[in-house]
Amino acid sequence: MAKELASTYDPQRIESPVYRRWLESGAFDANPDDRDSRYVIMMPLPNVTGALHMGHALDNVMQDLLSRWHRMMGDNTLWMPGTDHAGIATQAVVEKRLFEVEGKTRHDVGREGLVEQIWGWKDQYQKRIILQQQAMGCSCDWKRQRFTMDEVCARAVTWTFFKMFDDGLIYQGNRMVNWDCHLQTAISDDEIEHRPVDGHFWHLRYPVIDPQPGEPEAVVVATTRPETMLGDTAVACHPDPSGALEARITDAKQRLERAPAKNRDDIEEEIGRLEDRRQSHLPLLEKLAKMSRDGRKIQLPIVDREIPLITDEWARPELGSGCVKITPGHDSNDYEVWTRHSLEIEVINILEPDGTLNDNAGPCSGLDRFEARKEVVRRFEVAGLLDEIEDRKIEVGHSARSQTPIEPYLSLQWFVDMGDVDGGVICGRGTDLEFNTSGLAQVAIDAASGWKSATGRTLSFHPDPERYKKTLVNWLAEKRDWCISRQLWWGHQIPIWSADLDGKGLTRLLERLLATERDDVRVRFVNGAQSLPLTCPDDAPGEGGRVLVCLREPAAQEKDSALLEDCGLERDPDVLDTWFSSALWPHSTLGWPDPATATGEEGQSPFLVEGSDCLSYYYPGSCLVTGRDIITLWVARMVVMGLYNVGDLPFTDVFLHAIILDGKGERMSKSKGNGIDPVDIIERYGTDAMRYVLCEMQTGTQDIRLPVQAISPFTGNTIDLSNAKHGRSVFTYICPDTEKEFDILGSMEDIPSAKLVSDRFEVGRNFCNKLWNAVRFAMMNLDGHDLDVDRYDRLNPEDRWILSRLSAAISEIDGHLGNYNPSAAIGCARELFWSELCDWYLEVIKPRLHGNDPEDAATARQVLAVAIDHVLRLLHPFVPFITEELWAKLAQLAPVRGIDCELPVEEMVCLSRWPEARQQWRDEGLEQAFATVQDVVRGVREIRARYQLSPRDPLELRVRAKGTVVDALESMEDLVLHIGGLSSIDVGPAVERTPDSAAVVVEDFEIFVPGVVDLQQEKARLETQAQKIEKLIEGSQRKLENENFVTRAKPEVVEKERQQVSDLEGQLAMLQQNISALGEQ
RNA sequence: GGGCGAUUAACUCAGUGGCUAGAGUGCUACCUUCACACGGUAGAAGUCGCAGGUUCAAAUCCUGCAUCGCCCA
Repeated sequence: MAKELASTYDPQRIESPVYRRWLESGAFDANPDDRDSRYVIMMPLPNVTGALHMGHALDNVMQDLLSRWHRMMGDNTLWMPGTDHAGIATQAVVEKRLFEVEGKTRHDVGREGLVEQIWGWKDQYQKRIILQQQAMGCSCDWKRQRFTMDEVCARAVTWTFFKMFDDGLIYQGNRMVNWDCHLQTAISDDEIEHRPVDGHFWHLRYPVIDPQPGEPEAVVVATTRPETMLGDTAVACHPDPSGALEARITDAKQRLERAPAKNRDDIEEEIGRLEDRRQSHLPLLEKLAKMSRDGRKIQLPIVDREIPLITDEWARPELGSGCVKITPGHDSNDYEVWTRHSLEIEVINILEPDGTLNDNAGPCSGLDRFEARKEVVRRFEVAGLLDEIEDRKIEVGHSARSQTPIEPYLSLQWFVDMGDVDGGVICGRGTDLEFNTSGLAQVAIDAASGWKSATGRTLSFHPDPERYKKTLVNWLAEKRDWCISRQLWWGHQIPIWSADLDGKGLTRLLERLLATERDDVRVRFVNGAQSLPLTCPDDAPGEGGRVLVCLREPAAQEKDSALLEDCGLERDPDVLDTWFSSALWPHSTLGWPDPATATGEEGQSPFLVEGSDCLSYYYPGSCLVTGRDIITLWVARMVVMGLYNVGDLPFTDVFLHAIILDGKGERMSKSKGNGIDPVDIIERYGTDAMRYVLCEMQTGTQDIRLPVQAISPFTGNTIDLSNAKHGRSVFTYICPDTEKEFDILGSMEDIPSAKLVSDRFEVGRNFCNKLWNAVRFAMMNLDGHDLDVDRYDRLNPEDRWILSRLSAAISEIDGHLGNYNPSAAIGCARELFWSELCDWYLEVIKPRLHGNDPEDAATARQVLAVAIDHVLRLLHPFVPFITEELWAKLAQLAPVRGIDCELPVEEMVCLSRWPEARQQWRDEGLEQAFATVQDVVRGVREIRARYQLSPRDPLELRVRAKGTVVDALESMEDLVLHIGGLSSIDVGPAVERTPDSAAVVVEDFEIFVPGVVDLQQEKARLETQAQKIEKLIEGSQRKLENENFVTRAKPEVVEKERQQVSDLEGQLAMLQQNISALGEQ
């Protein structure tokens, strides 16, 4: 039997068959049953843009660890997998490819054609992602996996949109959005990356119309985007320039008082500059403020438009000329100014969606925005109106998707009202949990701040509760409305049809649509900022106007939409922000709004199981496992939507794990070229090796640094990328052995690409091999013997010791896992398995297993089987494949195992019981005695190493000791003899050292090995040790002589210090005795 | 610019005011002993980023600085 086990663990051979066994046996299937304890994790859905990287691997491994742990503890465990359509990201990659491969844009292939291509892409990557996750050993319920655009999720999206529309929480409005001219869509604030770029500050001169005597003939404004002047509709100066400037000066002076010396020069200089402006700028600004009040106008060059001079506090007298141009259509601050002056000034849009200028741009129309910039500057120069050009670093927002500069752009968008609402918002309408809250953001703030749901649930973050609660609450507290529309083709199309209808058309629409009372159609009439629900044909306002119709059922849309289009309405072409559907993930996947009518894919588990349904059984869930980067994007929104739709929290715990960085401390990502594919690690080191290391690295709040190497495509050697020379780009390197160039993105056609790996994972591979071999050792010894389960009263001290340690380790591991500290948990398991079981217990029992006392051998085998059994159970959630494989082997040789009762054994370890810490196995006195034995053995080994004695040379050992040390050594004499390689051992208070003895002083006893001593070396070594101890004594005594310490420190601390001095003095005395004994030679 | 965090051995990290500051990797020496050389035994290795402060006592708390990262504007 044992011969079947190779002497080296080969993960490739076992991983696929083991995973297949799990799937075939339905081990991960989750269905409602009569268990009260359940554990639910909703996977943070990876998007189908591309394959998974190491960051996903960590996220998945953490979820699997918790799922497997809870499954073994007997919880009804659901880990829901799935993927996200990731609207903008996926459409962007497919569009990019379309252009690269076929030279076409999305407009060439049309909406349907593009969406079809994206579905193809999605199928390909979804498959790849699932294979990656299965290779990692993920124990998800694949029979319930969802995609954010499948039927169940799509229904949840339209239902939610409909509900919010009905509640007046969704509105359409003109807003300044971040426009991506390349992708031609609005993107959220979160999708912008701010980068400093080299730019200029252009000072432009605008002529004043009919200046009165003494008034300036022009005003000067400065801008980094001169082309926007074409859309200027005013110039502003401060209403009280003098007051504002004085306020700045006062402020600077206050800062000066508090500032550290080194910053003072700068602040003083600033004050000087500000004070100078009293003379240089104030008189003019005061005049301009007056001119504004007099209604003086400005002639805007190029487009020759007359625009007003207004006063607004946005103009800052301490900066530039003190005047500022106002472009409400293309700057969010200026838009704010417009909201305060909407009667005096207008909004002009000069931009087409593709970034070229429209007819409002006059002579510049048709030019690209950057060409227009040059043209505007040229024309100002020619006209003599260009004052000055400053070079300046400018922060420019770039689209994270297309990497092109973002344009502020005024457009009609859909929003979710996150703020407080008159009359409040009803959460969980129609459920038992229904409650009222002031607004959507507020309900999530409350949830993170101690509010309890009707089922008593609160939200908490781990492992650092305060820190991330703050992140969430601070972000939500802004209560900014959520722009949910995206000008894309890939995603959930907004279920709204709209038109501007006259009174007759409106009546006709309502008569046809609302002839009977319907709960799946909502109509709203929009008049300016007002939005009124229309519920029956009689409601139709006679004058007509803009009407919005929302349909709830995706299935019914075909029939209704024909009617709506017949009445002249058009469906909104936009799709919803991806996060809208992912926010629903924890309940949409379970069949919300109605599991009874939810339909999954063919072959999937049903939403209804024997009188129970998934939604009511598995919602609310347990834990969300993710990185801190999406707390605001996703966590907050899931909380909001869960509370709004269902009335309870989607989860109670949020486990925020580390972010994976490369060797230079940069965040790992595929696009940066430092990303590792987990499958490459799995192929090289094995899945369990990868999992082991990821668990070990997940400590607390510390991000994970993973030095990356490339495998040279020329030699197969690994190359450390932090030292390697780059080739012609940052993504290519030079192989040091061959001087040839390779790339790491796999996107350069003319050079070979290299796989990325990290030698960090060797640790995990070694661990697995050790585990494999320890079990192999056990197999060899269990083979051919039957076990009984009742030998508790025949145990040797080492047997009781390992059981005691086992029990202690179980409690500790439970504690660490409960605190979301996988590193501490696996460290503890490793210590137990490697340093205690392998290094000591296995070594100690070898002579018993082969000895001539069959009963004693049987006892050792018994304990060995129990120890291996428990270690496999304990390690399973961390390293599932190898433990499952070894569990099967163990079952063949030792189907019945236990030491005081028979252990319950399932066919597979993944469904077996998690071990319980057995208080009756703990024996701390014995552990203390065993520690003494270990000290003695280590002392002997030290002497062996020092004098280069072979481990096989039998040594004579004398130990001068008393009390418990003597008892310990006497009770475990055989063990010490064997493991120390000793011929004899003599223990007692009166033991004498022979003059030629090597000595080791440990705590309160002395170890002598006669006949081996090198006088010089021995003396030198003892003296070094004595000096060290003297120093320690000195330090402690200094403390004790300090009266403050003795009187003010806690008494137990003082007592401990005294005890230490006395212990150390004892040690020193022993050392000195030995030194002088040597001196007598 | 605002907020959050990090800085401990060559490397990756533990260390929640009082242990002689630890682990793993790597390094050095010895050992191919019948589970494992992906192993065993032993050893060397630290100005706890810098400067102040609080305290009887600081890697740990406070302030400032430096460097790096993340989030937000």
